[in-house]
Amino acid sequence: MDQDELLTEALRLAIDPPGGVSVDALRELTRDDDAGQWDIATTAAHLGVNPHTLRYYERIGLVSVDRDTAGHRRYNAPAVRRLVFLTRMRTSGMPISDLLRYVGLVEGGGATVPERLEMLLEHRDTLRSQIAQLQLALAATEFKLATYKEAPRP
Amino acid sequence: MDQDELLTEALRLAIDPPGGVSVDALRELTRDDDAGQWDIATTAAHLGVNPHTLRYYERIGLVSVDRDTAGHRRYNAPAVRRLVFLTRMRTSGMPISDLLRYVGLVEGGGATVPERLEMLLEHRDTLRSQIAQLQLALAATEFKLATYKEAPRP
DNA sequence: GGTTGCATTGGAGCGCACTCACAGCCCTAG
DNA sequence: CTAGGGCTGTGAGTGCGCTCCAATGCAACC
Repeated sequence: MDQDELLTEALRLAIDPPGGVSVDALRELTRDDDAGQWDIATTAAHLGVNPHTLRYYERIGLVSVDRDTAGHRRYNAPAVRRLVFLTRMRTSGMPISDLLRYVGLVEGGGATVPERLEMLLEHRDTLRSQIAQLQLALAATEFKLATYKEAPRP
Repeated sequence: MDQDELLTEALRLAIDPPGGVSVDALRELTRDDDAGQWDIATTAAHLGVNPHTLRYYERIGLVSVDRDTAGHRRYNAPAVRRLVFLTRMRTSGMPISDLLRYVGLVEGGGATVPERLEMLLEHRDTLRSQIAQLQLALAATEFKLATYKEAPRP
């Protein structure tokens, strides 16, 4: 795998998680700019979250969402992409407060890129140690299972 | 690595986590049966939790803890071992309610071993998918970092 | 036109897992 | 002898992240 392939793979992983929005779905969303909008139920389903959660995210300022003539939310491609990122960060344990800070930085323009980078680096480290912790817990669990199988003593 | 070595390694992982109680500390605890007891502060420090949390765990029935003549808690080796297990399960995401069920089963005797096994197997699967999720999030984060490094666009 | 159904809003409520406050007891040091 | 500090039990409080409620409104189908 060369660099390009690695990046492609990472991108696929980044935006095509199991249980998350699929690349095809995103493509469908952007097919034509006019109809390329999802209502809250569709968006929530694609993201695997509760519609309430999407309203909550909007309320606290994590995303801004357009309205149709009836005042109903219409999620366009950029909003969905942001939500994909946000939900991914959330499910990997980044607190909402950090996400608020991050989107604040994004809104703040290019000058905030270093700070965003720092946040991402920090999160990467957090993820790595989380994974290590879980792998330890997994080993412990498997050991416990092994002891049960050999000689059942609690 | 043969079977024995694997088990030894797993055991080491199981009871010697980074930031958790160490094998040496446990050994120290069991050195002589008489002094082999920890007070709540020592125990909490070794487990890396708040003393309040230990009282809480006792209150809800996760462990039973002896008292000294002054009525202060004394954690003996079995109690510490159970707490090591419990905190490990907790930090790997098993809810308290499940832990309560598990210790209930342990109290219930050998007949509950199959059910305990089932719980552990389920937890193992949960851990595996958690790890997979986190690895995806890690890949996504690293991809984002890569995009920032090449052409800073949010 | 009426009913059904999903949407809207702000605010309240919930579940989890702690975490702390309070009043009182006990031991030790000075 | 007394002051300090850590422990005790119990109840209440906290923070997070949703999740639901109530009242209302539009929209599409029968």
